[in-house]
Amino acid sequence: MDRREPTMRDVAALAKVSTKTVSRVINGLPGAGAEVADRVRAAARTLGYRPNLTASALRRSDRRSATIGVLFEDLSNPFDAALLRAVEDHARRSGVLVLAGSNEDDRVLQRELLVSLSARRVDGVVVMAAGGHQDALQHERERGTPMVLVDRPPTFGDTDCVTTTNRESSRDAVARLAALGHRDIAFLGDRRTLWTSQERYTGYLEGLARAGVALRTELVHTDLHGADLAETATAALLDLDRPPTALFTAQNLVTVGALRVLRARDLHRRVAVIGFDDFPLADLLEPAVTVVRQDVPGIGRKAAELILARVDGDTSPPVHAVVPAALVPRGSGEIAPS
Amino acid sequence: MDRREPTMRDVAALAKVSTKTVSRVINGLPGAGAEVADRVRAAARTLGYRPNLTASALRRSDRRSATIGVLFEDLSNPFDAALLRAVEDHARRSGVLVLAGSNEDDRVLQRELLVSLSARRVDGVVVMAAGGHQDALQHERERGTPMVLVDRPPTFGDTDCVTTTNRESSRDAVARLAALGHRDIAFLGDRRTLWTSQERYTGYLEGLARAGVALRTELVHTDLHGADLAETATAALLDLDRPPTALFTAQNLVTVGALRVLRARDLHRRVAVIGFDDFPLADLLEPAVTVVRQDVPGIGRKAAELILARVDGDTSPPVHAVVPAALVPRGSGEIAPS
DNA sequence: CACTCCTACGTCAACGTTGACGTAACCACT
DNA sequence: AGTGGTTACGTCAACGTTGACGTAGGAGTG
Repeated sequence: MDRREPTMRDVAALAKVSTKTVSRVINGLPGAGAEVADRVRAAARTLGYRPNLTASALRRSDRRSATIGVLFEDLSNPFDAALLRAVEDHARRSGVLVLAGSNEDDRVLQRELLVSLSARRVDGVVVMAAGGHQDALQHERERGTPMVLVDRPPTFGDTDCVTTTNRESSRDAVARLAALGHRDIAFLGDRRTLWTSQERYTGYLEGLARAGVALRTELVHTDLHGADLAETATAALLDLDRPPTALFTAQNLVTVGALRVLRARDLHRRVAVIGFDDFPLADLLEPAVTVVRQDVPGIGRKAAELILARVDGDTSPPVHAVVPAALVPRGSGEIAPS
Repeated sequence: MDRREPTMRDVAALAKVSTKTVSRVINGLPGAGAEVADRVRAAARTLGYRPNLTASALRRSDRRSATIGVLFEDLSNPFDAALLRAVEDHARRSGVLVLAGSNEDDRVLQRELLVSLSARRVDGVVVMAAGGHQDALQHERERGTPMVLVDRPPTFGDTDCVTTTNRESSRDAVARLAALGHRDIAFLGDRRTLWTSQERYTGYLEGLARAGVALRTELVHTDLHGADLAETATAALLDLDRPPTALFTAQNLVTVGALRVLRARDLHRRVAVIGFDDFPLADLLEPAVTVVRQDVPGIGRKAAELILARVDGDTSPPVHAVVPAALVPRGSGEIAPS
């Protein structure tokens, strides 16, 4: 039942060698004869020996745990989940496992999780920074922990990050709506503390400006955290005397909330919608939803590459990688103003 | 830059006490005077000391790493992601972190990940077993590793598991379709090696039998792994001389594939569909999709409770918890045969 | 044949922490 | 004053592993 795990000492005793020799065989280091090595392997097999990576990491000079931390906002969000999966895939190929946590965009929780990860001596962390001050992140970074930020850049220096073309893609999406003749294009955005929200809003402004469309501030709603708030905001927009003929929804849950209201009012075929972030089934809705799609696997891969390289000792200057997003026209963004 | 992490010894030296006293203060154990404790805490703070949990786990008698492993099929699948999040939430409350991995329903990969987790001395694992033989899982379990299976039960004994009412809910869903007058109800299922698929198929048979509807074997398609295969199967079904008037799609991706084809053929308002597993936006489609919804947070919570209890030494008999699923009528399942 | 070099091992201590146990100082009773 | 108990520390070794270094024996060299 609760017998002790076999250790190197047990293997060594059975194979009648020293623990050091077992260590050599297990790690494939030279200095062990073929016959002895076979004996050691056989002994390890019969005992069901498994090396203890934590003890090993404690003693080794490089002190690697072959574990990285991933700290995202909400692992149940499809975007975060896909990103985690991408990071995990690449890490695994290097024998690195992933300790995952959700910070719920809460800085206190983020700090606690960071401490927990650090106590487990992860080799590095990939973080989707919670909004607001990033002092805990900065502090951790300054302690020397390899770190890569994803989705949002750091507010401090000397740290890699991977983001997408928030501003440019938003600008293009809005310009596209304007090119169809829309002059009343609403912006619905997530919390303003989020860098992505700010960027997408800036892109919206640029898109309007480029098309020579005047900004109507009453068509701008921000701080819509979650689909419910987005619904309220959309309803308010539609109740205006001069309601928008197109919506640019700058986050996936916001898009969903807006669609729900449009549908409830039977306006989903008349009001154009382009959403930032793709979501499953966007293609099955009527009309199918035009979105700006981020290259999530690409972002995850880049983030994994960066963190693994840093853990491996890469000390080149910090990188801000930008993985391009693409507009996916499906119908809702191609509705002309009535 | 890459200065050494401060250790207890450093703190002890600064506070002019022994490391043991530092240990006592850090762990809140009695036997340290108030003044000394303050000195130690101050020293720890100035040095930025962080306890090394892996060294601690190595020495402690209980040898806990306060880390559990989660091994699901695909962390980018919304179902798996939601489950991970639920487990993570509950684990965190006990100070336990989650090492996550995707086994891709591949037994070799599953075994490798299991070894990786075990090498990191996780206290227990929550596993969504890959199809086929579970010998690696069984082996790990027999070594004494606390284990909870989710979604699918073990094929071996003495192991907790958490599943949902696959059979009963499928039976009820099919019976519901039959009650509407459907006599040609198709079954589209995932890989037959999966226990859930088998259970749902059995439920389908029971539902038909209960309603006195004869089984038409040509309406049964299984081994549909992924939306693409589901599309092909759905197309084949609709091409039959006597096509089904209702579909029971036994997995979320299968549901999506079927919907795609129905929509392409403009049959989505005429052919009834009930899907097993809810998915985001099911309510926004036209018609909205009737589904059997699993209580994912409930399953995750139960699994977390079980594994944490086992890790804590609970040796009561193994539990097979069944978290009920609920039918969510939204429209597509309420279409009567034409 | 003495010398060096190499290979295949072994010995020992240390990684950062804590359990077991020791001890000095102090208090409260006889 | 002697006894017993408690409190607040310290000392030492060990958890499982590996780096540094030591050594015995054989092969190769001049």
